[in-house]
Amino acid sequence: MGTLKPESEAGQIALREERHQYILELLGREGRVLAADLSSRYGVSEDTIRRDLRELASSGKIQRVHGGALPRRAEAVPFVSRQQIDTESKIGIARAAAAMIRDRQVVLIDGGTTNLRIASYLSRERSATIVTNSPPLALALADHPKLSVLMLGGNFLKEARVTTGIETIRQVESIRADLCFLGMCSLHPEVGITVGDREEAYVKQAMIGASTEVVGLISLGKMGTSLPYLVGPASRLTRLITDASGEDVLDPYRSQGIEVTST
Amino acid sequence: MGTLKPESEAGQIALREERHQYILELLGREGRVLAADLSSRYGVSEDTIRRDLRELASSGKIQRVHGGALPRRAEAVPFVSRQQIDTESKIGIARAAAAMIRDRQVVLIDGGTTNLRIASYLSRERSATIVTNSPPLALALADHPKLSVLMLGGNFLKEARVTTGIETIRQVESIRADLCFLGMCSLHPEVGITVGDREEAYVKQAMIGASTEVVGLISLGKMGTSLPYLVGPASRLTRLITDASGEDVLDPYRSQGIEVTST
DNA sequence: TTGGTTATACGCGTATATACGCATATTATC
DNA sequence: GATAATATGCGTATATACGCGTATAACCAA
Repeated sequence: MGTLKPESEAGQIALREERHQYILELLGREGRVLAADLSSRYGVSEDTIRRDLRELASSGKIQRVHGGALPRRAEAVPFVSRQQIDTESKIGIARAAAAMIRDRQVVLIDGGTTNLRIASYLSRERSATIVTNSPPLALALADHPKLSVLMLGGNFLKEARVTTGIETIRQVESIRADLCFLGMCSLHPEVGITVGDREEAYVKQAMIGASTEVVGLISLGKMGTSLPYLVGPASRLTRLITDASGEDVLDPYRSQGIEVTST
Repeated sequence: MGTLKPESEAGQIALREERHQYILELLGREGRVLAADLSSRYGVSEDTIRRDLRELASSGKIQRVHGGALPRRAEAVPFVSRQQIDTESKIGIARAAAAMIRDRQVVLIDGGTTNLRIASYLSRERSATIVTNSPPLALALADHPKLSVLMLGGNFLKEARVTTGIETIRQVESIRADLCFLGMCSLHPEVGITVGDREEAYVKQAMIGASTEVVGLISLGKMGTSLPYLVGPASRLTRLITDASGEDVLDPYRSQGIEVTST
């Protein structure tokens, strides 16, 4: 570090890569970062921040501007862009999921882009009760005439576009669902179901507990990966719908008693 | 920066590029921008805004005109904005409403298209807690970095795109808000606040009870009308924001002790 | 037209932001 | 533990952005 760094507040972030990571994350969340702000936030000199920003800019990850940086593409809308990834395979998965829903069932549907697509493939003739913590899903169901939609309240998690927290969990716990479509961030046969947010993990646990059948919709890319927060073992799922194929990938789940549907 | 940086409210947009983006975005939404308006909105001098506009104009992105700017192609916007009836007046109302929100406040925002627009005019610098029963509003707030959003759960009413019912009411009752923007379906000085759905009426009653200040946003067309279900007398409102003008229309409300803001 | 109001342009001073070179601290490597 | 490779902070020079004062130009109503 510098010639002398007498003290540095609390938030000292010593490693360059770590700072880069945080900067990108913050940028994604706030839509802009200020050099001076980052400096005081991470307890390093503005000079260092500027070097960081220069590096991130030259590798094309951010757009450098006077005073700070902006996302490379105007309005890096994390959700919209994510929505368009994987569309091909997600359609098949969502369609298979929608076909599972029967009349009069109470169905818990978690957030996530794949689950959101279920709405598009749900028959307009189907009459069921859909319970969800995803405002986008509720909206997508708004023109399904025969569905009853229960929106779960709670803290709105902006990145994932779902509600979380104690209110959400309480409401879930007061429900007995026939079917639950769990949003899958990542799934690993041994590690289990994991997500990137603690609050989300709790909500998912509650959903699993509230439903007779628990279905995971997951595309190949997310299988075999893991994230910081554990929801539970893979065996909490009763069924898996995926575009993955091949015995080597799917057997570890089948051997845990999970029904696997490959689209 | 300038010789002296007096202060700048909250809405300060520090980065030049960022302002450029916002200006373009706003231009796309409203079909025109005014220099003076941009100045107060972004908390920078008109001079700076003019420089911005000059730059955008010289790079061909906008058409500079006296007092502000227009989209480069005359037909670029009209259809989109004309599609939304009485957008013009709603913009003024929503903007006035957004300006009422202060840092750290807890603000209840009801559903409705006018209320939804508040999101667009809320400064990205504002840090407040927004409580709403409107999934579209929650989504619209998703990229306001400093806001905390609490989504009220409940039965999702498809036509109005809001949640209702006992769950919603219970959650509202557990909250003490500084400010409440009540969605106005119709308002009559003697009949009072009325809506077309029974459940909605109950939710609005709860919202009124949970908030210190109750603000109604209403366009001229809805004033003096009434609907089947009564929420309460007009005097439950502490303030009215409207595009209506004329003493004959507004005085009946003023005489009930309601502050009236005419945009 | 004319006169007033408002918007704009220009130059300047100043506050910031940035780049660069160098000394020092930290980390990695042997 | 010594040495090399980075990373960081600071001083300094320079560039940029901004706000203000003032002069000019465009608009608007009699």
